[in-house]
Amino acid sequence: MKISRKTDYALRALFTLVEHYHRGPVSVRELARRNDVPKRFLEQIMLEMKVKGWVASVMGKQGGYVLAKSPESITVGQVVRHFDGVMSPIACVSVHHYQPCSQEPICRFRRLFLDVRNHASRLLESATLASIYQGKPVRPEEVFALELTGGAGI
Amino acid sequence: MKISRKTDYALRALFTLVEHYHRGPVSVRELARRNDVPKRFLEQIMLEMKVKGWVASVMGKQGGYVLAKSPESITVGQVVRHFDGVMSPIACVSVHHYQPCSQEPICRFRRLFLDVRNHASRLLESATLASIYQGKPVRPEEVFALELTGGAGI
DNA sequence: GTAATATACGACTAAACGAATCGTACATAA
DNA sequence: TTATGTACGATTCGTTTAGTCGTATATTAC
Repeated sequence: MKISRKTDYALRALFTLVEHYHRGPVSVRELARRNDVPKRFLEQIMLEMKVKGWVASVMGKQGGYVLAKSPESITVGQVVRHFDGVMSPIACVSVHHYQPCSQEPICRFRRLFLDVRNHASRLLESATLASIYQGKPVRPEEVFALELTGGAGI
Repeated sequence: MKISRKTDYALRALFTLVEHYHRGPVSVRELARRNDVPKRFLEQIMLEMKVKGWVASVMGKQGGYVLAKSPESITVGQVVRHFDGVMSPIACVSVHHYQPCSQEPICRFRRLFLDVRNHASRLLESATLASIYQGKPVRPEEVFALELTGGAGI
């Protein structure tokens, strides 16, 4: 159920670019420093995002990366799906990576994972860089709130 | 965001045991055959579930496994958490596997993944073997419903 | 008693994946 | 012309996943 570090790093860099939107390019060196990401690794990631059309590069000295689309038009879901591929907890409920399973006709728990996927999908696809950028940071207590209200946490 | 095959296989076996609840032990051979799972692999899994107290074994000829608790008292969340460990999409929003991250004070997207975790957690923890056993299988169209309603699927 | 059928338990392995790292070529502004 | 950038492919390395295998032990039917 985890997202990869690539997704994490990509999102960190994207939000820095949102911060600098329309204020010139930011170098990978700077993106890496500010977000605590290995520089050479981030190079790869930025390149992938360029191919995706989310960012554009400015070459040469004083160069770097800029956001190529408005923060309203890039969703977190798109980023997660690109770097992590499957977002479904199980392949038999995936739209883009569907794989048939011999147990489908009798499977008891498929619906549950379908619900989990639908919820996650809706949340991530409706979150744009712009909408998330506006939000407030999470307070430490919030992470443990579920446990306090009777849930088992996770 | 995927669950492991171990979790998948464990759940398949558990639901077969629900079906045979109070009707004698089912051998690993039979559990493997009916659920299309490698037999030697399932042996390991059943052993783990025995340690967890979810199933009990009956040794010798005519032996096998039985459910050790009522289907109402075992949740899918417990099974997922045991075999997959982390259910949080990112470790900084995990209760049981929390790991601090240098970006927490400024992180923009942490809340989003916290929401995803909370939703998944609530769904999985409130699903018991009994409640899921009662449900109907998923119709094929349902898997693609999100796409049709404008979501990107996943 | 013994053969057949079970679970119990530890060790081992092959392939895939994640998370980088490295070398080097090319671009451009100061 | 040099310092500072991106571009791109190849390689490495540790971990995890998804098993397999050997062997010991327990129980029952005959």
